[in-house]
Amino acid sequence: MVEVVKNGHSFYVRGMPKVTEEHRANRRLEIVHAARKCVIEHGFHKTTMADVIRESGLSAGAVYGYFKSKDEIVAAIADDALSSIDELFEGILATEAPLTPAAAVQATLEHVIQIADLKGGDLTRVAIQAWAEALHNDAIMATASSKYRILREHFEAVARRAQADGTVDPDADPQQIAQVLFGLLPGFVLQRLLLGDVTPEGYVAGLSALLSPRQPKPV
Amino acid sequence: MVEVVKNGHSFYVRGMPKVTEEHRANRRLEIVHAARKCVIEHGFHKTTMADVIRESGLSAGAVYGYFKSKDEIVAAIADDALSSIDELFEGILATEAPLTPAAAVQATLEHVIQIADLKGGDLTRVAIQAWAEALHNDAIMATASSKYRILREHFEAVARRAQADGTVDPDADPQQIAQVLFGLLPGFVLQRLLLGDVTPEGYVAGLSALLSPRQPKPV
Amino acid sequence: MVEVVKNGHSFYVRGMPKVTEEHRANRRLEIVHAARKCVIEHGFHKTTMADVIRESGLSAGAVYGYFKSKDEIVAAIADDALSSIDELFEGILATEAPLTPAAAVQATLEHVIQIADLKGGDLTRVAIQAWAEALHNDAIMATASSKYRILREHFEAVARRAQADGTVDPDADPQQIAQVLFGLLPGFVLQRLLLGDVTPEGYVAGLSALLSPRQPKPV
Amino acid sequence: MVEVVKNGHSFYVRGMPKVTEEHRANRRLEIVHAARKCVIEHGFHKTTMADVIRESGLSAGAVYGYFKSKDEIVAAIADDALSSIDELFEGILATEAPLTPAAAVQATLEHVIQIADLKGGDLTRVAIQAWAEALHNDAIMATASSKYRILREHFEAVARRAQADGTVDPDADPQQIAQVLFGLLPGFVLQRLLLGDVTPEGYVAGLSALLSPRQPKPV
DNA sequence: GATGAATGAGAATTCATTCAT
DNA sequence: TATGAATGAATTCTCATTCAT
Repeated sequence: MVEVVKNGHSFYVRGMPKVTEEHRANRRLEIVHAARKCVIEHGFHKTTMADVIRESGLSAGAVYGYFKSKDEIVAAIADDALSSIDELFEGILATEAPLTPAAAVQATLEHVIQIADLKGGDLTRVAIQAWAEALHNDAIMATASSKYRILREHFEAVARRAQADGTVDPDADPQQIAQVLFGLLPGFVLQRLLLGDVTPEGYVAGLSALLSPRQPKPV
Repeated sequence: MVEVVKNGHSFYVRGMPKVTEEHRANRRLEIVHAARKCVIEHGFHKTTMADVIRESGLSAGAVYGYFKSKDEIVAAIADDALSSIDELFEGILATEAPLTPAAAVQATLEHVIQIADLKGGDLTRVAIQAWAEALHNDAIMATASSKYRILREHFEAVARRAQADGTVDPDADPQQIAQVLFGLLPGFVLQRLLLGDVTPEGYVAGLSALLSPRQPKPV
Repeated sequence: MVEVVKNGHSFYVRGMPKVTEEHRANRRLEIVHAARKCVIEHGFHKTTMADVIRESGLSAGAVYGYFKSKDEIVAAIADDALSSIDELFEGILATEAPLTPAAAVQATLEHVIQIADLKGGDLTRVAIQAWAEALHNDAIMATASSKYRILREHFEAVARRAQADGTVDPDADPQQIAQVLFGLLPGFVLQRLLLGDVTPEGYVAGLSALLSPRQPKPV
Repeated sequence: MVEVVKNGHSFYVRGMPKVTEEHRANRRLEIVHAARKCVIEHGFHKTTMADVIRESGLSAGAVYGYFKSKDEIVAAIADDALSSIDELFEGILATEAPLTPAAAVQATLEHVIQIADLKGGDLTRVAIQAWAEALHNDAIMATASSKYRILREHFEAVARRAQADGTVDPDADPQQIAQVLFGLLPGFVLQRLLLGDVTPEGYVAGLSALLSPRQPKPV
């Protein structure tokens, strides 16, 4: 194994041993992260392969060794970003503790904020790009709808619990409730990026105000 | 009618500017509509000027006589799409009748559906593109934030009415409530386009189920 | 004079009288002057017909009513500029007074300076453009070579007089002398525009120093 | 400099830039030469990038890999042409032998002729284009004025020598003399290309006739 | 003649991708 | 495998010129 310094990068060139699947996966991830950084800065379309290649520190050929096309990289970035919301979420809603709808939304928003503060760049920016892209890119559409469907199902579980608790009308359709709870999230992300004045706390406060039981004043 | 002397010629200029300006405005609109159709089909970036030119039925030079650049057309489309939501909305919330939050959301969603069924193409698709575009395009960001801020202010008025009615906690921050009410809309639009299974009625039903006062069952 | 309304514009059209040749010539000149101004500022190729049209205050159609093409305007500008040097010159060298070579050069340079200070713009800038253009434009080449040949012939006359005077070797070829005298002019124009530090006086002083008889110092 | 064997290939990692830089420089020169050929034939503005690309035998992308824009190529051609006059000149005037003004002009003209006969195409045609271009192109103006100033300074040295020799009035301003000597060159180039009837020999003969000391005939 | 909107061929430039080394 | 120079189709935009009114 020889260290080679070239163009300011240092490579360990192995004597062609097992270039394992793991190695490939790591390289792919490096490329996706480099590309993601570009996408967060410039968007999917204004990010050129030259940008990705420069940012990744690899050569054009190398990048194309890991991904067949720019589209494949774009899909990987979108996958990654859409999954991140989902993954982080998994833990929360899996708790056995009773979770009110407001608490579920709050927990999710807190995770959104974490995702947004990631040192690799704000993933919510990628998510918005992915929404737009999904409209004209079948692969991303498939990923997005599948991920979001799963996420929404978690909210459906929350709704059912609330109905079981009696805090929500048991005759209501839990799926419709899930649509609303899930539906609050894109609006949060969007307001955060376009208007810049929302916080999870404020949003949840507003939601709680709306949800808290209150009799209309008697006439 | 004004006499104008120009290059030694004397003209009686009648309403010329009027006619011409109107003509120009119409042509611009034609071009925007043609371009919008392309954008709905292919997205902002995959829509080429050649597409727009073909679709508009004009020549390249003619199109560029009305818009300095593709960017200007893109901005016009985004403006148009973002304004449409706003405009249609104006009427609804301006009614003097007391408007509950759920009713306000319902009315807005019904308008969203109208916009989506426009024969010129589904404007909500353009809106999603505009969200993504706003992140890297200052002009669109400016339009989007201004339009959405105005829209959200309407919801703030609704929140205040509800607080006055006593149907919402008067101590809550109406702006936070507005964030939530406004925040429901992107989620509806997105679920409609990505998951395809939401309707204004269902969404409002879910929302009403959440909002309807209900005591937790006594232990 | 009759009022005519056409395309929503109302014109006072003079009874369509003799749009004389003189009128045409004046209009052509106006256009050439407008175009010349553009050319002085931007060069032949970066001057667009739109520039010329704007500067002339006429319409596209009108300009094309007087000139068949941009090339024709370019040729007219070049003609005009190349002739100006010639015309102004005519007077000087036509004097009967004996004119030494240095005096002839001086007189010419003074005219060059006048041409350069013309309020319509520095014609020497046009001349340089015309030199370059002549290399690829037969019409301009023809004009330039004819004008310059005539101008050089004037210098040949000067040379002959000097030979007759005995101030120049009578065995020399007067045409070669004319080449040199004429040849001093482009160098003046060029240094003036590129280096900006020549004056007719200085140039003539340098020339006189070279021409003044002087014995090499005896060994 | 370290030899590295990697995957059966052997790299000299340090000196790499050297090789590459040289290659780059050669390619740039190839492109400039190809472009120059086009420019000599059609002029700067009528030479299209398509022409340059075809003539260079490279692809569009390759050419743009070496030059950022057409302007950069144009500047390189102008640089090259303006420098060539200068460079060739360097040798001549650097000789220690006493050089009379006429001899200096002669030597220069002979070099001009060499430049004009270059198999790559007549560089004097490029020079004339560059004069015109300099008027509206700052980069070329900068190159032209710097190169020509240096060239003229060589003539100033010649003038000083002549003054020291006593063949030229020692009270004259050597810079003015240099203006005249330098100023003879553009006129030669121009007459050669526009009138086609000058030769270095004839031109120098004319000059010598003017310079040769001769008493006006006594009255 | 006059107008100026419209034309459309053509220009410069970019960028995803390939392939010889 | 890795490299990065090379490819060339595609894209945006310009501008001389025309022609219906």
